[in-house]
Amino acid sequence: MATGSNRKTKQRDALVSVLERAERPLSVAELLEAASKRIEGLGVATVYRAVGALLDDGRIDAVEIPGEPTRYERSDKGHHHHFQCEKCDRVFDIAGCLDNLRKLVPPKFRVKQHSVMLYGVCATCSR
Amino acid sequence: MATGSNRKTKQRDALVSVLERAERPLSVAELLEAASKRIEGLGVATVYRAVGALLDDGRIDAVEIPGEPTRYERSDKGHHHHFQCEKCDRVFDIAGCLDNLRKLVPPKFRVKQHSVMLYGVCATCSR
DNA sequence: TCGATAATGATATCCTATTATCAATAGAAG
DNA sequence: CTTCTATTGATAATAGGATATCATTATCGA
Repeated sequence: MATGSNRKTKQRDALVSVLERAERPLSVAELLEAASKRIEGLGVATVYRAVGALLDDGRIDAVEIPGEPTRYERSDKGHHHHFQCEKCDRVFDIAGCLDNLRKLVPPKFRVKQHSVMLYGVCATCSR
Repeated sequence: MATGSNRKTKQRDALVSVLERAERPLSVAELLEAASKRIEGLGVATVYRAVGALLDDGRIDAVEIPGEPTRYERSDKGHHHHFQCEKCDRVFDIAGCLDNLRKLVPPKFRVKQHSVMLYGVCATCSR
């Protein structure tokens, strides 16, 4: 809500940069770890604050998975879905989507959005 | 783990009955409310215990949705997915499934299971 | 009908992601 | 360089679902 200013800080820059470059959705813990390599002593609260602001600005989207901490990813990727590896717990983007999902729904049900989660073992952990 | 006995109680009977007859996945709160109509003073702990036991026995399955309490449903329904109404929060079964999901995944990724969640407004709330 | 003990219900506790608090720090305007 | 105050970081507090505890109750075999 605060329309206050928006000072440029190294921690925010680092976090934005990590999110921009990320090739998969990252949790707060992952963000903290990644950005900590550049920012000595980065705190969790700062990560949560930055994530909150970026969500408000619509620059990132939340990827929610049952029983898992929320992941975040750039919002400019277009419609897609996700895959979670049961070994390393990482979440990956899956391009494409079956849009014929709608026809599964009974009449009178209005579908506004959907999410598809795939679970299995990722390429790295398959080796 | 306990291989202990398994006494027949009215609360368990009521809960099993509610789950058997349910036409959609029910949360612990919904189970409690439904079964309370028959069992005076039914407690939450009992519902959790019954649900736990039924899960162990494989008689029911958990339906997990991000940010929502887990729902439970009979495990003999066959593969299907779910729809949640944004008005009443209820979850409904959606028959059928797009099995071509697998082909969306990059090579070397092994898909073991998937879940599809549809969100929108149910028939009742559409009126 | 008794007795051993599983099951129940009320409630305290845990868990874990997220938010709030507050003193210390550091952008940035002048 | 100073000053103002947004931002930070450490940590306490919150929230909500699920589990543990324990005295009381009720099931069921003898």
